[in-house]
Amino acid sequence: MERADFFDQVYQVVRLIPKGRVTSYGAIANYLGAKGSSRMVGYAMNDAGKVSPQVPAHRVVNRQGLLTGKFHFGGDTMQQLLAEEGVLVENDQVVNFKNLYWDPNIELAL
DNA sequence: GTTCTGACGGTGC
DNA sequence: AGCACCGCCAGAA
Repeated sequence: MERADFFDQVYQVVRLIPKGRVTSYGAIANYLGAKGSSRMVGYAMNDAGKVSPQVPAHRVVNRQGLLTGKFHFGGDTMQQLLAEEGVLVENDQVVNFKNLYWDPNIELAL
C-alpha cells in the first residue's frame, strides 16, 4: 500500500494547482473522497511549511476565497505570493475568485 | 485513554 | 441576507 496518507494526498493535489490559480479546502477534500472533512485539508496545510517541497498553500483558500490561513504564513506572505502569481488579493480575499477557481475534480477529471 | 481543538463547509433559523 | 450550530477526521495535550 502506498502510504498515501490523507495529508500527503492533500500536498499532492495542492502542488498540482497551476500558477495563478486557487482552490478551496472543500474541493480538495472532495477530490480525496473526504467530502466534508475540509478541516483536515486545512489542518494538513499546517505541515505544508515543513514538508518537502513546500506546498503552495497560499493557493488554497476557503470557499469564500478568503485567505483564512494567511496568518499562518506569517503576515502578508500569502497575499504577496499570490500577487506574484497574478492573483490579486484585496481585503484578504481573492479577486475574481470564481474566475481563478481551480477544481481538482474538474481539472484532474477523475 | 479521553478530550479538545482546528488554515472549513453546509444547513438551519 | 446574515448569524449560529453541527458535522468530518486526525493530531496533540
